[in-house]
Amino acid sequence: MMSKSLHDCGEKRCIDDACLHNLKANIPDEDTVIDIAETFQLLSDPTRVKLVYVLAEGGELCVHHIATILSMSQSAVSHQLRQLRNMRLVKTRREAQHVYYSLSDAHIMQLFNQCLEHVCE
Amino acid sequence: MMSKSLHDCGEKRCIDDACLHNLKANIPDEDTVIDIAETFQLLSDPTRVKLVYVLAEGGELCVHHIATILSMSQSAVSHQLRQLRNMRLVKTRREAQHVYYSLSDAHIMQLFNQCLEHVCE
DNA sequence: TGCACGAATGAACAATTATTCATATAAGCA
DNA sequence: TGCTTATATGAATAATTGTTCATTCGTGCA
Repeated sequence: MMSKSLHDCGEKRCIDDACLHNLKANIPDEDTVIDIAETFQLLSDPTRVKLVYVLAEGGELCVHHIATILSMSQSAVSHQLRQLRNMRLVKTRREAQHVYYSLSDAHIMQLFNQCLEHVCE
Repeated sequence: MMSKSLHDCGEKRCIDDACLHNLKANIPDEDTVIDIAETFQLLSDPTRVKLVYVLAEGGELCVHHIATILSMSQSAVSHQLRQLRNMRLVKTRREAQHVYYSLSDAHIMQLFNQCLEHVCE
């Protein structure tokens, strides 16, 4: 007797066990999934969306300027910038007392712009 | 006397008040920023990343199959699917007792694939 | 050295979130 | 009608997150 499907819904459209197994096996490994989630997580907060936007527009900016532009406390901005820094989304350059932040590459802006298109349609 | 810069760091590189004001003025309006953040938020969780991936690979799947593939409870899957549904990222089709979920458009996969490229490099 | 300024950080708190459990709805079938 | 299966949902809970406050670190300057 053939093994019973875990969930036999009795329709041709329904996929079989082999197919289920395949789908499960092809999911990217947990580390990759988490990397993807963490990357999207970076842009999942309005403050960080603005941060990225402002850095894209303004080029290199120091923390105090960013805080002024966004009308936020230096501390709040600094905490958020750290997240972007930890994920290598921004890079920093110290010059005297100032620390200048800028986007580390264009990738993030591709994602950002594509999303902007999506929400604007 | 000229108005003093909010934060005069005494370097040529430093932007002036007009520039600060411009950057602030050009930030997309709050609704757009929130839309962007919410869109990224949808893919900011490992479970939803897998959900989207599986729907992209498997086409149309019913809740029970998805739960089986992801080794998750039906309830947990259903709760997460609701979020994707609320944001119109997936669409549903009922057929008898089953509800089939599928991605509503290709946009989300463009975002997804671009991010996958990014984390895989 | 001592002071001032810009930036980073730890602790605390409120708000949000993902999951579980229990239950409700919806459809097919006896 | 009652029973079973598939799905949805509300309440509860644990975990995570964003901001504030207080403090510390790093640098330049008198």
